[in-house]
Amino acid sequence: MLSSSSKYAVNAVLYLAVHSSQINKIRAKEIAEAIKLPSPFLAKLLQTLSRENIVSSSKGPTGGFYLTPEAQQRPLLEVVKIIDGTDRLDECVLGLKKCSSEKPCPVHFSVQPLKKTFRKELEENSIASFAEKVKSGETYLFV
Amino acid sequence: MLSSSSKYAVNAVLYLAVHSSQINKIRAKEIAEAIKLPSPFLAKLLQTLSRENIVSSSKGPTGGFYLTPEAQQRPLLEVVKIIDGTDRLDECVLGLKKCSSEKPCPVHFSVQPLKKTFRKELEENSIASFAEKVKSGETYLFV
DNA sequence: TCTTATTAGGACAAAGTAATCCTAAAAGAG
DNA sequence: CTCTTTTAGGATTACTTTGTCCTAATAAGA
Ligand code: SF4
Ligand code: SF4
Repeated sequence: MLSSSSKYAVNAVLYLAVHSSQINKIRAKEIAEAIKLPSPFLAKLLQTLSRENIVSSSKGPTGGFYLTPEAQQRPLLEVVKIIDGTDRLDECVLGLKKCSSEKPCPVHFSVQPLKKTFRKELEENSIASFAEKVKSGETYLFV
Repeated sequence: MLSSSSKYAVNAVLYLAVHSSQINKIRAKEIAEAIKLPSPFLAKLLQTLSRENIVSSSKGPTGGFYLTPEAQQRPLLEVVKIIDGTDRLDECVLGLKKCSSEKPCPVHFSVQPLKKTFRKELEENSIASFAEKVKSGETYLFV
């Protein structure tokens, strides 16, 4: 459904949404330790997200990554799109080219509604709203 | 969600369920053409399924693959399990190790119910029942 | 029995994904 | 101004998945 890379990216972005601000930047290494993944690899992902302005960054001592309030309002799906591209999200279980509700594949009715709902959730909820639930203790980050 | 390999396998098995019988075996090449994928690759998948007795086979002229009535009663999920293993099915969107409904990740409530439903559908419906819908024209194979 | 068509199996090749490493550029601190 | 810390970016490596190819085994039919 999602690549490992975008799982990492989602985790990292939500970590930033919860813990960072423009005056409290967070280093790639710290995030990597918190969400338990190789820090050079995460650094790459953050660079990619930074290029697309979904995370902001600053170099040098006291530098690091953070999310602007505007970035936090963007849907979480954006993160996935940037890392995985849209192809991965668009292709379906049986990977048929010309399928539709008129010409559904055998598992269409088992799968399509779920897939649609999943996408919608990620599309209609902002990074901030997912982060809010972490802050309130309703959901948890990493382990 | 599913690997390409298991998509192919599901397609091939359903093709066999619809078109084959012990007295009407189907060659790997014919299936590959029908569902449009490289035939040596499909042959490998069919071999794997054959080792696990989900498809039956016979060599030589007039040989080919077919499904026994017993095999058709097995849940479609079996095919996926054989090709992808259980790991892939068990791991979840954010890939957390110790998550649960008590310690859910931020996307748990968007995702877990859908994932469960999908698995259940594949688990509770036999190959035959999916094939039945193809025969009745309710669903379609490939394109 | 001999030939031929087909599956079985293993070795191999290509592509895609995940992860590492090294050097450059920027920015704060002294 | 210089040193240090941190991100940026490219090159490289490793691993996994996908796909190919060649040979052996098997079974039918002439
Ligand atoms: S589940 Fe529906 S949309 Fe997905 S491949 Fe099958 S027919 Fe197409
Ligand atoms: S969605 Fe639920 S089950 Fe899946 S990783 Fe998140 S917490 Fe775990």
